[in-house]
Amino acid sequence: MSKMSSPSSSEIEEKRVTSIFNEADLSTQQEEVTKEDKLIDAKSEMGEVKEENERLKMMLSRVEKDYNSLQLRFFDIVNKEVSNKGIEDSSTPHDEIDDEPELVSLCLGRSPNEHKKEAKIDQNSNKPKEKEDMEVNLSLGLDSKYMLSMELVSDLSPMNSSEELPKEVEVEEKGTLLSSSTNKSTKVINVDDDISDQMPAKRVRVSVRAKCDTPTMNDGCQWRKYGQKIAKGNPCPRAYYRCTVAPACPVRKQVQRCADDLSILITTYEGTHNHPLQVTASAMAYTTSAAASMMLSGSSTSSSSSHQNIQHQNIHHQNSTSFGNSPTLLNGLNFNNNYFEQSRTPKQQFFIPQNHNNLFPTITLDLTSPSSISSSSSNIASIPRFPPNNLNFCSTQPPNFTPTSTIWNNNKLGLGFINNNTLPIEKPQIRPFNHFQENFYQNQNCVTNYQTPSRQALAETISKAISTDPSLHSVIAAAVTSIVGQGSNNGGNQEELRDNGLGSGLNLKLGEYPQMVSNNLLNQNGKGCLKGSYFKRLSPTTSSQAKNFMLLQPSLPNSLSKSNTTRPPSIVNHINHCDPKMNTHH
DNA sequence: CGTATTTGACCAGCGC
DNA sequence: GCGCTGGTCAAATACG
Repeated sequence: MSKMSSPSSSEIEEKRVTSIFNEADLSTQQEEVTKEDKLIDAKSEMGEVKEENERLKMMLSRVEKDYNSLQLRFFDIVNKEVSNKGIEDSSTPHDEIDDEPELVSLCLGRSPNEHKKEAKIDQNSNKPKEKEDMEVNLSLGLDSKYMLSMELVSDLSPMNSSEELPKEVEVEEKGTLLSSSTNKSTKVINVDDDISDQMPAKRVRVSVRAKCDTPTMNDGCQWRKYGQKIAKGNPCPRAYYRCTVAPACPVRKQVQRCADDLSILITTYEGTHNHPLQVTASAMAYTTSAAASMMLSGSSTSSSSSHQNIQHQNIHHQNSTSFGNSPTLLNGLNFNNNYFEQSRTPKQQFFIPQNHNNLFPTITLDLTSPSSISSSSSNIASIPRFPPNNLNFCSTQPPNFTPTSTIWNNNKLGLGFINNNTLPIEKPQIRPFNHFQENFYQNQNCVTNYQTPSRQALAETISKAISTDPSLHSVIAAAVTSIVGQGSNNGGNQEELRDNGLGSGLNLKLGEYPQMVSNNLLNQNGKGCLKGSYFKRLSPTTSSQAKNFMLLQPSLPNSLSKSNTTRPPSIVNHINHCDPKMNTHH
């Protein structure tokens, strides 16, 4: 009995052990449970984090979109100031437009007189102009079906209301309703009609000064040379080009070396493209338009006064060779800051023509001056360090490159581009990233003797510029936007492009760009970088641009282009200034 | 052979 | 009216 009542120590020990084991089991079970709980918690936490991540992403995209909209509003405000002045000057511009056939005018960029002259000529001819216009309109309309919807602009820019929007809407309608060519919506607002009606004397030229070792700047358009002359005051001949993207495009440009600095190429643009622009051309269009807008905004009533208004400002003598008569603006990329700070900035950098033979007011954007780096608006400063070909920075504007649309749309100048040009004519040219790479290669290849900023520096500069300067020069903004938008569009489809918006450009993916090609194709054959690496991959029209790109060489004095194809352009240009043959013209 | 460039001629605007 | 200048035309030429 005692045995029964008193368990042996071993039993006790056993029980103890079992109890301990049980406890251990319990504890392990509990541990497992807690682990599972933790796992579940962790999973749920991860899920939450993921959700938060998504939310943050959404927020980020929202912020980006807000940024875009703000930017667009900024553009609109600037633009509206300009256009309002234009409207004040004009009496009833739209009435006259309404009198025109409900078609696209072929006379973009020309004066009203020219326009009427043409009309008379057409009346005499058998072919009614209306019919011609209809054809052009049709073609433009077809092009426009690839154009960016302007809704984005109007949505993002509430300030852009009644007076401004109709054009955009009409342009958009043009694309959609074109099939019924008799529809009134086929009447595309003729920007230049507006221009010429309102300010026939205000056809503005924009001259771009840039260090460029190539014969012409690659501005993305296709040009055909139609003349060359020795202009007074500059031994270097001036070459005349006309845009050949569209047969009737009135846009002209003049290209001339600066006599003071032969490495500087002065390109003067005049007229309005009557066709959609390729993405590669939009930035220059935007740049020149902004410059011209600025200039006209400085002139309230008349062309002559436009010069006077600026004339009181601090003027540097500089333009002796800038097409002789051009008012010139040094540190040109600062011009917008000057524009916005005219009243308080002590030192202005506008430049006025020395003589007034020039029929058209001209504004010069100087992309050559490094001094702008130290200027108060130094956010823009890095640009001049770019190879001049970087004027092609537009190369890959996203389809929603709305600033162009907005500003061009309101452009009342005789210079600029029709607003429905934010997408390339040819769909294949919507190549978000690779295209950019190509352009980047091109830019790097074509100009080798320029200090090229590191990618990071480039990214930093651009980001800083955008983020720190609210009054950032619209031109640079557009340019940066175009680059940046492209970067963010890497691999994205069309929908993403639109959804991302402009500001997504801040996701500057410069770091993803492949290493810049160090071997300079130009050095190999003088043409390689263009025809080999870049233009060959573009449309046929663009490849012909490549030829233009190279063939200004004969227009330089002492042209050795044909015998110098193996020589680096930098060398060629600096020894090509004494050919008597080239000076025989005139 | 088609296209682009070259270049002399021509025209228009302006100043004297 | 004349000359100068900027701008354009168009035949000749070059090029691919």
